[in-house]
Amino acid sequence: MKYQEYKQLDLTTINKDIQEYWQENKVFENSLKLRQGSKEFIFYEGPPSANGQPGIHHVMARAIKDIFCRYKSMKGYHVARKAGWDTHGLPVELGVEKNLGITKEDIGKKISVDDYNEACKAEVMKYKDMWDDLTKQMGYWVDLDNPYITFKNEYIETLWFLIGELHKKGYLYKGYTIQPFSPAAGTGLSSHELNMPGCYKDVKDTTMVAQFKVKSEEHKDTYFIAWTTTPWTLPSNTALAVGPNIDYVWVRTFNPYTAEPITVILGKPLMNSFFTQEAQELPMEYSQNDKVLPYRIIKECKGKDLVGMEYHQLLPWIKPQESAFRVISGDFVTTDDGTGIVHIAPTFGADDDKVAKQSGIPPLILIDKEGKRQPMVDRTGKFYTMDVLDNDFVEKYINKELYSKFEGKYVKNAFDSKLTEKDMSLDVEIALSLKQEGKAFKIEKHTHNYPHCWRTDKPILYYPLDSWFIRTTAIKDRMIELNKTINWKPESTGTGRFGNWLENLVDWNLSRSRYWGTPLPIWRTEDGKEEICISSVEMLRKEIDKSIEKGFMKENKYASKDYLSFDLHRPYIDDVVLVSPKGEKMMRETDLIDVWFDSGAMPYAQVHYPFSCSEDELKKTFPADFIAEGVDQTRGWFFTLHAISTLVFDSVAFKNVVSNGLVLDKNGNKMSKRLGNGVNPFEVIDKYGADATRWYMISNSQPWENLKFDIDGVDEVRRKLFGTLYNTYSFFALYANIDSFAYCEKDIPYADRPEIDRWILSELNSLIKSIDESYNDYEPTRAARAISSFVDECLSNWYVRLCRRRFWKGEYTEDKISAYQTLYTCLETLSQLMSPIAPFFAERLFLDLNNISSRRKDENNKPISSVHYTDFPTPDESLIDKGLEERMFLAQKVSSMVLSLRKKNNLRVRQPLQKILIPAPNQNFISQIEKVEELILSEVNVKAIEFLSPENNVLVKKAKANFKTLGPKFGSKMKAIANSLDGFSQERISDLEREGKIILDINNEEIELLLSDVEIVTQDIPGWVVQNDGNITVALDTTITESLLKEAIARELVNRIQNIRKDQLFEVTDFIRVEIEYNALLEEVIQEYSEYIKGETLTSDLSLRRQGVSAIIGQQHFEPILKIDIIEGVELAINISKV
RNA sequence: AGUCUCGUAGCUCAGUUGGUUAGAGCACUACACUGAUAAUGUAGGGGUCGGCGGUUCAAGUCCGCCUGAGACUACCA
Repeated sequence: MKYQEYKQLDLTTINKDIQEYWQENKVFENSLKLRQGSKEFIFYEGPPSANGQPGIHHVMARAIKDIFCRYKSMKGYHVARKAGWDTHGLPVELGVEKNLGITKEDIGKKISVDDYNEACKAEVMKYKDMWDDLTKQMGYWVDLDNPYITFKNEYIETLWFLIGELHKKGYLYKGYTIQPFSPAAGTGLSSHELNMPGCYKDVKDTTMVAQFKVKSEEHKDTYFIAWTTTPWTLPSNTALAVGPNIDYVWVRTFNPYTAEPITVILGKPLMNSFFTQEAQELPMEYSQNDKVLPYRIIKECKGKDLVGMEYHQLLPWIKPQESAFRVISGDFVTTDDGTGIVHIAPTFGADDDKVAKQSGIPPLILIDKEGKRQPMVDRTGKFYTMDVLDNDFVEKYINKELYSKFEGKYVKNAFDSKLTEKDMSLDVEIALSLKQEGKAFKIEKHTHNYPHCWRTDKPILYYPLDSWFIRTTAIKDRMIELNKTINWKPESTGTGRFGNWLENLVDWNLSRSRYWGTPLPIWRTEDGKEEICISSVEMLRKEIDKSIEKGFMKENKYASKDYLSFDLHRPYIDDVVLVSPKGEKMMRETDLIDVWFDSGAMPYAQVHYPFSCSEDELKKTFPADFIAEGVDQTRGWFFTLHAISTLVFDSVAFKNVVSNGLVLDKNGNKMSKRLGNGVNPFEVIDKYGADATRWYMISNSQPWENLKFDIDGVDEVRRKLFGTLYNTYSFFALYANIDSFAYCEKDIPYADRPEIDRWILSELNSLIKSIDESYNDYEPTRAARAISSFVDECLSNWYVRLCRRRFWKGEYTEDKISAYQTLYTCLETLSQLMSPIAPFFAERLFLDLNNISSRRKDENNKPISSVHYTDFPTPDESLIDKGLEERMFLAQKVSSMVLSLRKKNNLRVRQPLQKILIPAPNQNFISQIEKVEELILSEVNVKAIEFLSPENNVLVKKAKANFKTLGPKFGSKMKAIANSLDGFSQERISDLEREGKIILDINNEEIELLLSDVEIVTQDIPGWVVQNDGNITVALDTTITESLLKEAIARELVNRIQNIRKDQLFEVTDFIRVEIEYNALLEEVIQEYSEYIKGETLTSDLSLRRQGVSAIIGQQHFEPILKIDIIEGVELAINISKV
């Protein structure tokens, strides 16, 4: 059996092969079985919605999840990973509406709710296969066979149980509030939906300052002026608010559009927005085309003086049923913009509603045919038409002539399928009509930030709705307290973003007026005085039986205990009529519950608690040790998990959470369908493999930073890390196969291994330690970077490079076995360390090694068949030798300095040189270097190292201030001291070195410096070429003696022969015959170095010949075939053939 | 609009409690090395550490202000 040798690195093939291997051998399933009965590491999968295609950012989030689950599994935990699907909610419904070409209004009319919900159920799993594919291809291990699915009856039942608990605790209430409402989607939005990224957008709207005429005999043409960005709410105005302590002015001026003389009342600080200082001086004359409005201030007062004043209704379309149109006091009124007077439409603003209620001002309300109170705008975003209103109401309160022009108009063009942005909006229409009537003081376009529906992208309205709320504010303090025990990655998301959110918590609006979702299990009597909350199917069954007894219902569709025999969704559940304790009919509240409740309840619903799972059993899977999702879930899943667990169980739902940042395109722009800059995860994985993709995403920047996804970066990772590691393995495999090394020998005792082996093992164990810590701290980036630099700098570019000849030279000695064992250990350990991040490549590497060596065996004494079954490596502290690591670092540094000197002096490395000089500050330095002397010498091709003691007066030294020790001591004198040291003579430096201290004269003050306050470095060694780096100095002897030249030629010759061997595609084990044209210089070289040359090049027969003559050895005629340059000016002919 | 985070080489990122030549990789150029060869080494160019001011003997690092980006918060009309 031989180690597999590959032609080239092909991560895609590895990806596919390993994926098949895992599937065939049920590796994931077995990895779980292996840990059965061990401590649990509890992980929750945040359910994705499969009605959209997965993107590259999903690879990011899932890689993070996978990394820590695999790691914990290797650390001995049993890590159950149940997949889940989020199936309810608006995205699904909107998708179906689009497919069927219907709107919300058509549901129940053109299509039955039953059929509609069936369509939703089908739609929701539309891309499930694609998701499953991605999951497998990217190597995300999660149990796809038994996922939790939020639309299942069992799942819904747990939700009902939780709602029941909330109901019992009094956390559930019904309230009328002004809420964000999306007419386009036909539903109210929760605050976290409103806070989805990108919801607030800058839009340009027509805004106006309207004039509200004061009701007074005394002030006839006097108006309050108020600014609004939503002129469509003006017909619903019932009050004006002023700041009680703000100064107001009465200004005599003109209406800019009609030139009528008027008096306007506005906040004094806002004068400048409407009037220029100079206009006060102008004569009081104005005609329509004048640019400047003349004015005079005629009166000043405080806001509280205005409170209580009445005004005429601005747009008298509809009369309010109670008295309105008064000035009221509002603390929220500011003078930042507008007029200091705020238009109040209680039906369309939360603040408006609040302040109006406080002051006893009624909202502007219509009565519909069913007798229900409604705002002026219906749920589709248009003014109610009179035909759907109560006849009496229309007769009594509506000015039909005025209103008929506006009834049925949409308040935003976006809601009307027949209009575009270019058409005149209702805002403009109202503004123009007020302008004509002389009731507009200023009309202008204004850009402001306005919220939009996260699904339909259309503007939302603030709208009065009846809704069910969870009183999350009641447990706000507890949620804050519990949050402090959660380990957030990064910390700032927990304390900042999530913490601030909790500080400003409002009650959770649970209601959604849609069809496809979990029904709210509350039944009420018509007057709302009696209600029941159903908290299980069993309870529902019994209540229905009661209802049948009473005669309200005919049959019980929920009688069977088979969960597949009924459906808890609408419309079936709406048919259930229950009976109240007083014997009255109770109908279900038609709302659905927020889908975020679905996912937030997954810790309990995934195990069907408490119906299929006891509280003790629940504790085995709750709370989670670890969850991970995008930072955009802070207000979503992270919040709902936390809220429900606090509300119902007074516990955290998760202990550690990693929230990753956004994945942007390489220019830092958000990926979007519109820009077409999205990255297809399948294409990336197909081209570069999942490992390189995952590694790039994890190592490039911390997961919680935004990632600028650049495909070139993936390729760089492929070359740099995987390419290097693959090369290292290939090198190992090549020679291990030649020597039949299968790790059968006993481990060479550590003490008997050469310095370099002990060094890489020390580095390796240091690495294990730091990687273990990084994974344990949820710092995958740190782990990835450390592995990467070990592979590149330690293993490949130092260990293997220096050890190459140990693998191919000579007999199968202990040294060679030590080399194989050491390199094998490094490779195998690396496969384990990297397996959480690069599971495919790590598996390939591990199997390629272990299948041959059988080093790791299971309890049946068979080779372990997956790296993911192994235990995470534990560092052997006894192998970590910091002194050794330090001196190897010195060796690398010195070598690099010598190579640099060679380069500068044009001395190729093949030219051997006599010696290098290193000034040594102390004995310890000398002994450190001496231990790695051989390595340095062979690396830089020099014969000897000599040390210079500090006393040696050949050295030219330089003194430098040690700012760190001197700074605190001498403070402001630092500069003078540093200057003084800069100019130190060689004698003074020697004095300081000898005495250990020296007195300086700084501005006639004596200052004593210790040796430790000064850094002394060698600057130069006269007569030598010298290189400085920090406190290390190296000098190189550049003389080339005749014997050094001969040796160089021998090496050059070896090099040429090797090149020819390679050109001719000889095997590295082939023996050859070499014939060279006679040359006087070469004759001496060959005499001296014949054995060396033959040994290096596997030459069995080396001969020097004169052309046409059988010269030294052999009888054959010499016909030169190849000509080569040896050194400058020396060309010779050579023949090489296989023996 | 407010709050928070961030701004270091052409690109992606490091940079400890403030301490005096600000680093790495990629990319580019040149030259080497090579029994790992689609690998490797050495050298070079490229930085007013976003800007201004302050604290300090000393600021990429601490503090203010400004500016740009991002996230979050928010129906202030």
